[in-house]
Order: sequence, then structure tokens, then C-alpha cells
Amino acid sequence: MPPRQTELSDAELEVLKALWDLGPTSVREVMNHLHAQGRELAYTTVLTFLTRLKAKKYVTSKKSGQAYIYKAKVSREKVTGSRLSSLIEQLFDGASAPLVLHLVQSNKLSSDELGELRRLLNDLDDRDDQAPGVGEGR
Amino acid sequence: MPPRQTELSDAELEVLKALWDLGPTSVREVMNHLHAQGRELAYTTVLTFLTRLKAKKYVTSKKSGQAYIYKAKVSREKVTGSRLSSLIEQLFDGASAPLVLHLVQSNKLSSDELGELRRLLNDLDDRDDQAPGVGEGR
DNA sequence: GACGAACTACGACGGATGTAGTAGCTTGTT
DNA sequence: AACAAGCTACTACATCCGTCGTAGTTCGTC
Repeated sequence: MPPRQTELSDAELEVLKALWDLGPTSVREVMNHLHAQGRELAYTTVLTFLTRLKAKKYVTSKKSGQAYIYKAKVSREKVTGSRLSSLIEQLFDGASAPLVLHLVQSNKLSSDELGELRRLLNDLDDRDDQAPGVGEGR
Repeated sequence: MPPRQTELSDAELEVLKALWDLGPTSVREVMNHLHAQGRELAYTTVLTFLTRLKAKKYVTSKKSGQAYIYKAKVSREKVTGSRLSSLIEQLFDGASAPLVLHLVQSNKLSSDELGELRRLLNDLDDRDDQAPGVGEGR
């Protein structure tokens, strides 16, 4: 039997995000953090998610006194990148460009952000030295 | 009781995408299209998804002879936009900018695509003439 | 040393999802 | 008219997901 299911569910992600925000901490602290954001979950529910996150290897835990301290094992960037890739795969068959254009056109960026983007593009332009492994992901 | 569940599941989306690709068509054609992409689903499975899509109002159908012809009722853009918003909400608390920057930096865009993006930015620039101070976004 | 508070382990439960089988209706072809 | 092929409706079922409740353990306090 291969490990049951290793993907992050939405609710699990919420809990993981709390862990990223807080750093290594206890079930109770995570719960408090969620409550502070208006997410009312029972203590045992949070515990369940943390347990599942541990089973799926997204967090580790070590006992400290009576309780466990949970710690994120994967970075926010990693998870973010991977979720994003899935979405791009799903919606645009793997091509990032349509997504970027869509976002830029959607008028959701402030002038500052547009400026930042322009700057970034110029930088890229300069060092356009054929990065290896363009890895055509398809 | 509000209608059970109105969200698109992943598998349902795959089927809906086939409908977008093909235009109004039959279960069998949808199935063939999916098979052509290496997605081997039983005829009745495809039928199930189309039925669920109909229940969730993402498609309509009308009988044509013995079989039904299914037709997408929501546009690709609409669904794409909404899925994207959810992701942005989930991962970046609603801010699009970090996502755009992330994508541009990830080196997944071709020179052509970067060019296109630059062009788009220039257009936007023209029509949005604002000299913003150091306005802090969020 | 018994009590209550806090913690964890485990089980549970209804609804969603992915996937498909079966049965029965329809229709073109012998 | 009887059949085979194709179509839909309905049912099924394992797993996942979101959400907790309960029970048992541990530890600090009267």
C-alpha cells in the first residue's frame, strides 16, 4: 500500500499557514491563531489536521512537557510553487504566459506593482543569457 | 437547503475543458477526446460527470435523436478567473502581485512571451497616467 | 492522594469525489 | 418481429475531507 494520500487538502493548508506564521508551536496556539482570523475550529479539529499533516510529512513534532510542538517541514515557497504549478497545468496546460497576461490585464495591480514588474523585466532582459535546461515542461 | 455543492471538482473540470475544446457535443465524443489525451475513462464515468456538471449548472443539454448533446454554459475565462482568484486568496491572501512576480522570475516565459508582456505594460502605461507617491500596497 | 485542567489517541459521521456496473429504453438492421 | 448496439438512469462503493466527541493519560494544585 503506497501512502494513502500525500496531497495537502485546503483545510490542512490553512493550518500549515498558521504554522508558517507562528513558527514551531502547539496545537492550542495554532487554534488561537485561526480563531483570531475568524476561523472557528474545535481544538480537536486542529489536532486532527496537525496529525494528518504529520502523517503526510508536512510537519514534524516533538514532545515538550505534556504537549507537542509542531513545526512546518516544508517551506511556504515550496508549497506555493507546487500548488501554482498544478493550477497552471490544470487551467493552461502548463503554460505560464497566459496566466501572467491574464493577471496583468485584470487590473488588479497597483501602479507601484506595475513599476516593479517593469523593472524586473528590464533586469531579465539584460541577462538573457540562455539559461540551461529550459526544461520544456509541457 | 441550498443546492448540494456547486463547486467544480477536478475531474469535472477536465470534462468541462473537453466541452470547451469540442463545442456542443455528445458523451461519446467527449470520451473520445479524453481518450485521445490519454485519459482513459469509462463511458459511464464521463456520463456521470456530465450529469453532475448539469446538476451544478455548468452545462446544459438537449436531446438530439437518441442521445443528448451537452453544451458548456460557463466560459473558460469565467472558470479560469474564479479558480485563479481562489488560489490567490488561498496562497497570497488576495494579492496578485506576488504571484506575477513569482511567475516572471521563475524563468518559464519565452522571450516572445516576455516581449508580449512588455508591450502590454506599455499599453497600460499610456492609459493609466498617475504619478503615485510611495503608496504602500496593503 | 484526589480533582480538575489540558493534552493526545482514536473513532465516527455525513457529504463529496472518482470511478464504474447494471438494467432498461430506443432504434437501425436483418 | 427480434437483435444488437448505443444511450441514459440509477446505484454502488471506496476513499477523502471537514469536523468533532469521547475516553484515557498527565500534571499541577488543594
